[in-house]
Amino acid sequence: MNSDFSLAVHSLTLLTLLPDHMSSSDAIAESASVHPVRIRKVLSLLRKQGLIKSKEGTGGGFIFASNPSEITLREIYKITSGGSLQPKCPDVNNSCVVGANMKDVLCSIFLDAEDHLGEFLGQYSIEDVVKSLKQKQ
Amino acid sequence: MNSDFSLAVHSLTLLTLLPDHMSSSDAIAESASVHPVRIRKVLSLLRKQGLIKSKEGTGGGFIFASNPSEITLREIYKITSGGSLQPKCPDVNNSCVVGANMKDVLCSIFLDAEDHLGEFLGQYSIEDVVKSLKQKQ
DNA sequence: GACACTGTAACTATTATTATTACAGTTATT
DNA sequence: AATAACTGTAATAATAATAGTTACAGTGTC
Repeated sequence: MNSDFSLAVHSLTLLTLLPDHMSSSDAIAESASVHPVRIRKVLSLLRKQGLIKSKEGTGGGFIFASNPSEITLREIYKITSGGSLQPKCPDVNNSCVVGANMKDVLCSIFLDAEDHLGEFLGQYSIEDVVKSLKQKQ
Repeated sequence: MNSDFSLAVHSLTLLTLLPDHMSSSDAIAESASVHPVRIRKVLSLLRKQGLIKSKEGTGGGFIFASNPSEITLREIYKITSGGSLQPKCPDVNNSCVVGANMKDVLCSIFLDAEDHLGEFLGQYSIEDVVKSLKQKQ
């Protein structure tokens, strides 16, 4: 899986922990050791799905649009990495029974698999992640 | 996920369908539209785990070591793509509470997730894949 | 108006994946 | 024993995916 998922979870976790639940891409980027533009890209996805809001201009940044206890890893996975479980298949080869249909068969199995993964990830909210983090300390 | 998994499933499916359950890397590669060396590499992994056997020299190739109904997608996933669900995390950043522990938290969640995925994939044997393929025709 | 932000596009660098080449080792066939 | 058809594997090249960087327009605050 790519790191968009991790960055999204990281960002939301950080926002949850901050007193005013708000931060800039620069600050988040420093915490996550990545480039600020990458944070803006990832959080832009979350914003488009209504998980967070952003504010431009001085004193601006990113802030929750909903409650950290209501945002689950499932939603974040879907937004940032949906489809990444799907195994890559070589080109369909119509001159071969196996090559012609393998892609379809695997796709349908992994669509199901991704649903199951979604259910599993739905168990964990951002708040749960925050709790786990606090326990680690 | 990388395509090793798909190639492994493809190869085993093809072997199952062939009358003598045997084939060379060249023939499998053509069916899967990839380079023969790649097939040899992937099947080498399966061989090391005892799923198939290989025979060098003229008339050689790959052949099952066990029954297609006993090999599940779970084993194949583990062998070819185990760990690929794990989201990439940026470097641990010890100067930040979140950055310092996020990796651990996500790792443990996704280890569990991969177990669940394994259980799901365990439902499907190569024989099941073959059946699905035949239905598609 | 100066400053501190986000939003995005364009480009570069890095890393991961795949293909290709090369060749040693093995076995069947003649 | 020579040849041909295989696997095994390393080394390298090509391609694709990911991430970093630069640049700048737009927005809100002071």
